Amino acid sequence: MSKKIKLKIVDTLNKLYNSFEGVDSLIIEVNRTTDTSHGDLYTNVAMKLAKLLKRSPMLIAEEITKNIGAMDSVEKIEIATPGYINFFLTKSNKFNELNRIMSDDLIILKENNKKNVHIEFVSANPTGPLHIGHGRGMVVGDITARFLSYQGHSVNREYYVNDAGRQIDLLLVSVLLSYLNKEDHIFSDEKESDEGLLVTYKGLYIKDVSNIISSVLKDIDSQKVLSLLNEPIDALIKFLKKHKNYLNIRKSLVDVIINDYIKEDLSSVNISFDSWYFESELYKTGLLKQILIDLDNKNLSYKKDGALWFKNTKFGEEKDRVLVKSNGDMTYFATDIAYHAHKFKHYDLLIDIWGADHHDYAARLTNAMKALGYDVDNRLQIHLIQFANLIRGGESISMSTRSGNFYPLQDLVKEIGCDATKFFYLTKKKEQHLEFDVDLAVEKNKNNPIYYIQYAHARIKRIVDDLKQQVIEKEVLNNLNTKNENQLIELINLYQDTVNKSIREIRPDIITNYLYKLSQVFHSYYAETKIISPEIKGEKIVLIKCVDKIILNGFQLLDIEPMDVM
RNA sequence: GCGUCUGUAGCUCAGCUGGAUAGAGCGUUAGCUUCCGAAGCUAAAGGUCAGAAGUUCGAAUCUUCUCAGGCGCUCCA
Repeated sequence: MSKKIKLKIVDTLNKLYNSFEGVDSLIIEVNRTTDTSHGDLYTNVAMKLAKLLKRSPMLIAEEITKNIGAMDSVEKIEIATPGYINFFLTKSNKFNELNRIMSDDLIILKENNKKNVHIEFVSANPTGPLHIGHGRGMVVGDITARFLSYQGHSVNREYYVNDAGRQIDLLLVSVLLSYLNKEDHIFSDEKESDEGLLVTYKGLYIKDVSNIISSVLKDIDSQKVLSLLNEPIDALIKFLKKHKNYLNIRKSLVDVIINDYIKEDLSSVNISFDSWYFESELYKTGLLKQILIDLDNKNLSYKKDGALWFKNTKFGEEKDRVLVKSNGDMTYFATDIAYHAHKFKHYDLLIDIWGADHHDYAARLTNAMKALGYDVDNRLQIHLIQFANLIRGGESISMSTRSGNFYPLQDLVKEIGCDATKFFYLTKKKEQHLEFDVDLAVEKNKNNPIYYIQYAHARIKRIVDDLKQQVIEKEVLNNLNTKNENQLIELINLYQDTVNKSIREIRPDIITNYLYKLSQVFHSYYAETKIISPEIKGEKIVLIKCVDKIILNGFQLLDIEPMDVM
């Protein structure tokens, strides 16, 4: 509708002010009003013209209004100080939208330029169950993938598994200690001091893991292991790495963590991945080596203090960064460069969903990929997700994996349910810090937004079911005229644009907020108006069915299950 | 110190491609059940949009600076 009006305005301006310079390059805006007393749509074009024409905006507005001619669906046009032109749309135009939605005719705008998109998210180290610290990135990553595919892109969700780094060795040591009933052992060089950080993993799941892979662990010489316990931890790791079955042991361990823990956690929130890429592949295929050679060829690395460094300062950054440590180990940076090179080969667009604490690292990686000749400006997006602070009983819940003192994701899901978990993580845009009130999410009252929306659906469902057998009077939508009815109609008319904005900008919070607002007006309407009355008014049924349709559609887009009965 | 995100009602947040009187929910206060689910509804009070300057006919929105908070500035992951 706003497009039609825009065209009309352009015509009118051409007719009236053709001779003035700059008029044809003017950007015509037709937007929704914030107040229904100003009509439905307005344009500020008269105010913009005032300067070019050197005349008062009110006079220009008047002139445009006189010359614009009649339009379908526009009931009247008004002007208002200091120069707004307000368009009032006809009721029937708005009712058309109700009918359109009832006939399942929502249009999700597809992207013309369809891409092969790779999205990497979660990618937590496979060292234990996922916890609430992973929750937000996981849910946001999943919704990002969904929204991109709604846009028409082909999307591959991948979990990058760090199965070759030091953390896995530490996990192996932890599991081995448990196998030997030495789970409380602390190595002499474990840093326990400052922030209570431990090096080995102490969670309760370690015992279970050691049981599951005991047949593999028994191949390790336990006498030798015990004899190394009083040495620094690296002596033991060195010994393990020399074991002839080291790679197989490591693989069994990682497989257990992924299959028995991480995949379970993911399925508890109905999230799944299309592919799993293992860091160890980068070693096996030689990709990692090749990247280091490439960097060297481009003169982007150098040796210092026994380590290999990337010339990050060349890109305006503060300091250079290590690629290969002096002990020969790769840093995450090096493997990530290789991994991204791999992704660039197979996909048009790469998206990484990372915690906001990685923003510095994001710049570093972007620099490196750019230096290697990849078009990072158009093909690499790193979405940084701000932290979520989970609060229960007025206190923050901590989330460290290593100490074992963490709050598993599955506990949260058990506590508040899969849908509430998702919904709460999606209510804020990603750059906003999120206060996640766990107590609120389990409440069964209007304070809890997800509950409130579900409740609206349940109420409508009940009415519709009750009416199944009854004869309903023919719909005359024109009878809808109360304040709440008008508000619902306005909101319904906004839904199509809301959805498209939400999907285009990858902003699920726009939908969650909309649904909440819609439910609010519905509950108000419900309390005020009796839908089922002796002579049943069909138009009211159409109205609430339409509300329900939108709730169900919004839930579907967000992958949330509606509850018919609360 | 540098980088980055944030700052809107007591609390949690919308609004940000500049537009008309800055909006919700919670909390507070006062009301509402012969009737489709009161797990609800209605209403009131509550604001220097962190501060300052600038651009503009017009700024919560754009620019610059200042202040405050989160996060990051490891051969950590």
